[in-house]
Amino acid sequence: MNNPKRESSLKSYSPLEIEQKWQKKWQDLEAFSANVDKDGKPFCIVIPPPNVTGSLHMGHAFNTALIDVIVRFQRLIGKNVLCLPGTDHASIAVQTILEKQIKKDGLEKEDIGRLKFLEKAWEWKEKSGGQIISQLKSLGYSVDWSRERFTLDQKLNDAVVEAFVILHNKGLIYRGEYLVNWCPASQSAVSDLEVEMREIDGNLWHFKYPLLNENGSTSSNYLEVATTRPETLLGDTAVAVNPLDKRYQNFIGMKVKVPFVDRDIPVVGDSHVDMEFGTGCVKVTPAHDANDFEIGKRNNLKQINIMNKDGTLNDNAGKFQNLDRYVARKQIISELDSIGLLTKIEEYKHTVPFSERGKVPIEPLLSTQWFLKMDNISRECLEKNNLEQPNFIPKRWQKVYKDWLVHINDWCISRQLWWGHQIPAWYVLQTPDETITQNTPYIIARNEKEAFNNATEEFGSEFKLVRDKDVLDTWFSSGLWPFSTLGWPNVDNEDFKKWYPNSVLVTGFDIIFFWVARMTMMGNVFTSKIPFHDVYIHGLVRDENNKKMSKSAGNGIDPLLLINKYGSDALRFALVREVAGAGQDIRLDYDRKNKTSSTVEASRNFANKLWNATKFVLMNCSSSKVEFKKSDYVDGHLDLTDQWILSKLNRTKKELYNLLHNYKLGESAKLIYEFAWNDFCDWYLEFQKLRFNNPEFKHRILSESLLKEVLDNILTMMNPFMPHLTEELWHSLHVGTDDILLSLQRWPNIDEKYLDDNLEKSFDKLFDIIRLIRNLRAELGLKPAQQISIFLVSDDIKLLEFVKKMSEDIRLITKALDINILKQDEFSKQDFAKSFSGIVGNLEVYLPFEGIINMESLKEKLLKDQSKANEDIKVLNNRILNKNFINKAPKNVVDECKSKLKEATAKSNSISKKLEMLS
RNA sequence: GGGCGAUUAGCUCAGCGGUAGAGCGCCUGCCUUACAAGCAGGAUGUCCCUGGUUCGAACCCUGGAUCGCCCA
Repeated sequence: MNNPKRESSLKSYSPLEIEQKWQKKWQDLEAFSANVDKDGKPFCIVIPPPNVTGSLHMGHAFNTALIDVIVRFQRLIGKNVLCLPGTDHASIAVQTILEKQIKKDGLEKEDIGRLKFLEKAWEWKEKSGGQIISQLKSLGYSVDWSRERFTLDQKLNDAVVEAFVILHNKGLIYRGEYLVNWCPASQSAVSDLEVEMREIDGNLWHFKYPLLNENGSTSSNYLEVATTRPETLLGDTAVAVNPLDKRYQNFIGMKVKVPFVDRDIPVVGDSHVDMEFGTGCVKVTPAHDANDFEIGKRNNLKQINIMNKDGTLNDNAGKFQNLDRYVARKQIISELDSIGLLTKIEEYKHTVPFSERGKVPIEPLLSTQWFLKMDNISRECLEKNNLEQPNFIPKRWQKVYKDWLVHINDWCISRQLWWGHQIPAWYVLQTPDETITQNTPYIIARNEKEAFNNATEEFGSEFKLVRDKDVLDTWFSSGLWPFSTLGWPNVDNEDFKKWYPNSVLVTGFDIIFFWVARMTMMGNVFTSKIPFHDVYIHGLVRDENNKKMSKSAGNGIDPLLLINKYGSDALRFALVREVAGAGQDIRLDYDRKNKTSSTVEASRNFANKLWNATKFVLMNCSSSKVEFKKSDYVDGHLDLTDQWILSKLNRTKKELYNLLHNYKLGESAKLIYEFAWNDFCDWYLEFQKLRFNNPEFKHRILSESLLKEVLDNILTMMNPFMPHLTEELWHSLHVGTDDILLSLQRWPNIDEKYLDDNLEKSFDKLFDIIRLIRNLRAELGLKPAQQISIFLVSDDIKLLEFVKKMSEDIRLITKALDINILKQDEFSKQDFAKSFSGIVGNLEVYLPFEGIINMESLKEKLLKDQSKANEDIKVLNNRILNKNFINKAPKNVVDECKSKLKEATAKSNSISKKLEMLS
């Protein structure tokens, strides 16, 4: 280990220590609490509230990293920022967890009752929610914790009730009996979106329905139907054929007999029947299939429900009553077979709807539910979508969003659960023991008192009120999130007035339908505005095998593990840096055996680089006279290297500002990485070293001040990405600033007068020259300490002038004995025939080192260089010889091509001469 | 069946009209008083295939292949 002579205030980089330190400090200072009275244009993000179902996963970390970069950047450029955090109650998920817990004690939720159950749910919420919040804090999230919300908070519940009442008053909410997606596992209806279609290997069973004679007796004729769900025959109320089907049209109007239940059902004609599919005859079960439901409505068929809510058959199933639906299926098939009605079993691949939560096949079930009418609501959003409200980034998601709005269905909003927002509906019963049916009158009200008053008005004094037991779909309250969190329905709330609509929503593409569209529709209904200006859509985090991370697959990578290993700054930077422009998924590299990630490790290394660069600056700027100030540098005192870094710095500031402003997050992370590491550390600090090691260096104070300023700017620009590290380093750079925070400083000024294209080009060339010399030295096998003379030869006067100005830097940086700069005519190629040499553009480099060189390897190298040059000449020449190219290509491209050809030709010639002299 | 995305170095991915780039990995030197979590140098590509547009295509258009996702 090295032992630095000078003591530095910085030891070695240990992320966890400084991250905890700054997280605590930010919290103590309430650094990111928003204030309506602050100056600056308002900027607001409400975070997608994580479910209180356990702990933080990589998707949260990803979303958090992106939001925090945006929010911290907006704060740095002077916006009045509110970033509001919170959590979601997640009805089904939490209820499922709790029911499992209760089951361990051998109990059902009914055994402990609703109140006790909800008590347990709140306990769970405190535990799980608290854990998630603390994990979000460990990422360094710069949100306003004083405004933290939970979707079941009293105020948010008030908002949900108000929303329900308004929608009902507008006639958009109705109660009706329809087929819903019933999840027998969670014993609740679920929305279309919570249904996942899975392709499974099933069967198509063919069987006969005996036709009836006019007198009702069974004929020997029959119709053959095909189905994937034979057990539903118990609920069949018709057989349908296509009226155009010549095979069957004569049967329309006749009757067939349903076996087992002994029911006579009609043969109906329906043009929706596909003549090609199966036998062309379809059994119709209106109470258990969406298509059949429609056929039933068109043909006025009976709806017979054969299923209990737990997936067993009910008393309409006759002797199959109480059997599970799949047990019944087997039995029915075998009995059909034994009575000679089963004709064929085909193997058949088909898609089956599964409940996303319950992981069991959905049962389409006829039941009474609450629905929200969607067509009007979505139409207005479609109109606004044409005006790019909201503005999707990247654009292509706008179409996905639109398609869904176009094909929207009414939304089943009731859930047969306890944990959630209870529906504010009270049934009015005439007698206390009356049961609630579809026709029972109800009152929608904000509370029981209001319901009572309204009921009295309408029904007199003889009634009993019973509140609907069900709760609302979780997404109903999530749909209000952008404004319920800001105080709505109180539109005079200061937060609401200041920060609504939100500036941008940042979320994954997987919940565009679930959440984004619900928010735009709810927002538009209640506030006449789309609730956010922009929607930034990001991808999902995939594992090292490109698989979506999920609990069930067990392939999640714990963000806390990576944070503990590399620091949250490193994890954040790694995640942001992986983001591509198009909102693609990102793949996080991970070695499961060693629990390491080379991507995150690389980011940690970058953090360490900045740490050490700061250490270097502090060690070299120890003179107390150096006052830190944002100086205006007088050109006369600046070295070329200073001018160069100022040009690069200001260009980076400008480009980075534009990138971040346009949500190009991955690109911005790459840009600051390159500037900080390549330009600043690899080149500028190396140049500065040479200066500081020179006792005769005159402009030390100016130089130190500039050095500090460049570093200060880098730290400020890096702050949104690596907030803890930059905060720590910035304070070590700015002594006596304990009471202020880098996170609340301003984006550094961009000073265009320092931009200098030509100078940057000259330096690019200089770097090429230095690289060539290093390369030549390496090929010669020179020891690092070995010094030799170097000759630089060219006819480019300007270049020679520049190189002359930089010659001392070149000498020191390449460890040369001396640098000799010559014009072509001042130089005798013959004398240097046996030197090692190379060419950069129009400049030749010679390392005279006769005696040690292996002639064969020298020749080999020359031949290799020449063949490369000749290839270039061939390609370039072909282009130049093409008249169309000369005529049609832009002038600068042609010129560039010509000058490249000239260089390549010179290079090839020069090598030829050398080869000649060697032989 | 309809739609969307991906296919570029061993791996992960940028680039989206002007002779191919980064990080990681690999090879060769270096413990050079900021950093071995580092420095310097190096090797590595029919840019999936196919036609076409163009002076010029990894990039635009046609058709196709493979993988992934969404909707029915």
